[in-house]
Amino acid sequence: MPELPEVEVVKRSLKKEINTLTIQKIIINCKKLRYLINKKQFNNIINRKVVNVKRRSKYLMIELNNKQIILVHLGMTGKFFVINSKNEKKKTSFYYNINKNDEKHNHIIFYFNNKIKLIYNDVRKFGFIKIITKNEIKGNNHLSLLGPEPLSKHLNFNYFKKYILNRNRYIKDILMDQKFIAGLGNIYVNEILFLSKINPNKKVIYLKDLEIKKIIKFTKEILITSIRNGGSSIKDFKGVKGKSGTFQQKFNVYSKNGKSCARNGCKGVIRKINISNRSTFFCKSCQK
DNA sequence: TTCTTTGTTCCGGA
DNA sequence: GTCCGGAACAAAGA
Repeated sequence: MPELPEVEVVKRSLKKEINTLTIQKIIINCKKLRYLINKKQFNNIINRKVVNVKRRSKYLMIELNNKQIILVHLGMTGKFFVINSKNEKKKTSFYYNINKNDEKHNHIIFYFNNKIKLIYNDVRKFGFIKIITKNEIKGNNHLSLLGPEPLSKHLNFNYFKKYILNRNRYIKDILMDQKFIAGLGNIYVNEILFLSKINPNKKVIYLKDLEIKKIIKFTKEILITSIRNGGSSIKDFKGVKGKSGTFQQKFNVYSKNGKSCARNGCKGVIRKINISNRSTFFCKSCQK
């Protein structure tokens, strides 16, 4: 699933492929993704030029030269393909492959100058694409309530400690709360708590200072590592035509229920439980 | 047919 | 008013 690192990789990829290009035509193949599609909005961005591509949390922001922004959330299965001028299909991140059945789920196609095409593909249709203006960012309910970026200096010990003060929530639940930290999803939160040796079912009031520091450290580490892995695998996309990549994300606990714990010297078994209606994987032996 | 997956939103109860 | 936890929702594949 696209979480922060995957979205960051898509951002870098898009920036490389479509920055400075002008939108010439947009084909829309479906009525709705997460929300009903407003075709009028899309007509308004014809002949506009891409001036930057940014990321905030798990949102992509493709900035255009008239202060309009294509705001994208990939949901569960959203992905972008780029068709280059040689008609070669390239993916924009490592977390998915190019498949034969893609055609069926190509929902929106942007045609740029230089014969470049950008395809938005989404099997589950939980993602969305909206056109907003720069002025609307502050009032946008997707963006305005987000907490700090985990890789920024704003995620630090003092912020963490202050936020959890007088709160009575599970650490797993609060880490996934986008108002607390923006961009962490189920997979990475499971991994962060494993690396930090903390039981996801622990209430935040019982966290020791050292444990808070560990969570922050491993959050930043795993995100940076994942971005780097994704970034390096992008090289493999060059010249690839309809061929799937080989990158496989390595998880310690996510979806490993029943498997033995990956930690050196630990003889525990990974268990699956439910916290806040999300599958939660952890080792009872080493996550206290 | 039912279950699973996700981020987000909403609602009841405390 | 605020916080917390649970449920609902979207679509489609197994």
